[in-house]
Amino acid sequence: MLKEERYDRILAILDEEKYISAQKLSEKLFVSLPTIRRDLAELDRRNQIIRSHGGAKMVEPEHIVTPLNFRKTVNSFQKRMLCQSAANLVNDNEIIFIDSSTTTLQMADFLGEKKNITVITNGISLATLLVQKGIKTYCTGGEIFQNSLAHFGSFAEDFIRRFNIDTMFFSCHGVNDNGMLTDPSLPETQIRKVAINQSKKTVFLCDKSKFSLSTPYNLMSIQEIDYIITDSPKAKDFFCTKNNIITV
Amino acid sequence: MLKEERYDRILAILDEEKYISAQKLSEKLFVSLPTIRRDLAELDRRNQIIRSHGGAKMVEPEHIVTPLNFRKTVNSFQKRMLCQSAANLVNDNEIIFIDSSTTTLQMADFLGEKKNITVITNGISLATLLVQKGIKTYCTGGEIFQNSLAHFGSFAEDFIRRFNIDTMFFSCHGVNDNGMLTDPSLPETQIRKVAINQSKKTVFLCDKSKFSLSTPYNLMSIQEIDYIITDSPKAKDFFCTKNNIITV
DNA sequence: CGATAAACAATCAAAAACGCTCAAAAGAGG
DNA sequence: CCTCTTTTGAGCGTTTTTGATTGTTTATCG
Repeated sequence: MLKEERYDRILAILDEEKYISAQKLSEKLFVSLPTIRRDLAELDRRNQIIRSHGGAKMVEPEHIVTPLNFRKTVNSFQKRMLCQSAANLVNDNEIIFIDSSTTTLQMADFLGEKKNITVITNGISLATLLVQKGIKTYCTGGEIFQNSLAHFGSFAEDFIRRFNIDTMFFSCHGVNDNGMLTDPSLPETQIRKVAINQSKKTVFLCDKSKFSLSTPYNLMSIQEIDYIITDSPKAKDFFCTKNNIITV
Repeated sequence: MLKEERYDRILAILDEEKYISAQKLSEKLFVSLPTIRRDLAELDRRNQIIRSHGGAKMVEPEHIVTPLNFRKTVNSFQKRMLCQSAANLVNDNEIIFIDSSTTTLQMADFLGEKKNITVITNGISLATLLVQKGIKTYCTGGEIFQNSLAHFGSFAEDFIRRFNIDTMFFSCHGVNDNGMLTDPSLPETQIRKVAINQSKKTVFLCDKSKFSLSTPYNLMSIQEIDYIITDSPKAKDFFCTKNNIITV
């Protein structure tokens, strides 16, 4: 196995597990502990992970300096389940918006069978995947940001305002204990607000890593969301809400 | 087997596998390791793969999934020369437009060294490449068309009208014997007209396959172009023009 | 605070991969 | 048919990577 490939696999594992010991990594990847330590040291130097005694944890998004292209390569099974469930809420002939995030990316795989749907998105990667499935796709214009390969800012927001959207699918960094959806990025929060305003229904894709996570900017209260799709059965208790909670 | 053919096969394998060791390649292609190493060095020099100890990984972290047949046309060495020459016309701090075509795609590889340039484009693949080189990139919004992975239509045209462009780089399907630039696609012709209107200078990338080719829609006369970059020394006679003709 | 166990950095040797040179083989052109 | 050029493969010394070993540092718990 190539070194870079091993790096990617470590990052992929950390994307799932949040924390992993050097010991476990050594077993999973069939290399010795010193090698794993050297890898972790290098990845830490690149600011892609945070080292700690015994292993490493993933970088929190607000600390990300280097763009994390690797995240796109992660085909998280959890996220895939959320996306499949989300796609079930899409009816033929609808106009939907999907925001740019690693969580929603795999929705492209489940929309190919729908008839005459239109998707609007600010994510370049997602747009490309959708187009290749033969789905009518609009991408908002504007500056492209390197770390997320997506459009934000007033250009993109104006673009979205031109549409009447049936359903808006999105994710965000976390939900804090007051039931507020929060995110470390202001432009991302802004564009989601605009898209939500143009939409009849909102669907929030929320894997369990997002619970009790507070970051600088508030998007909205969880109470205002129409559908919450989650992989944790504890979501109902945590959210204390009567919305439609779909557990996959 | 021809060398270029081996290059193509290596790229095709990397499209599938993402990582490959020199050892494995040597077995798959029935050539010796030194040969594979030379191939990988050359492909790395062309920015088509990223070398690493033991082998190579694909250059794009896989999100923009270029269809396989796409690569073949993209990798043309002639086009690469045109693009390199075109990039020489770009100065620091400029705002340039590059239209979406297989001919202009490789300009991304030659713009990384420029300081503080801004690129506007309607091509998704090109935009992605540019962003990954750290270049400030704006992509026009709008519907995305499957066969070209690019934006056309009034959304995109309006977007372009917001900019004052220093130089516009483009290609088109052919030049007929009356000296008219022609193209089989009306939307593409339209968007080029708009971009040309917003630009101080125009640069036409014209490989020799485009001579004496007439298709339905007229873009403009060759006389109105500021720079013509071509790979055929016969261009001067053919065009009968006094523009700046740059032969590579 | 001190003992203990785990994790660590540093060093070193073996293995793998590398670049380089050179000669043989294949191709192009007269 | 011969010469010149390009491409390929083999040999060899060098560099990189890896895993074992060592002694040191760090965390934990009584």
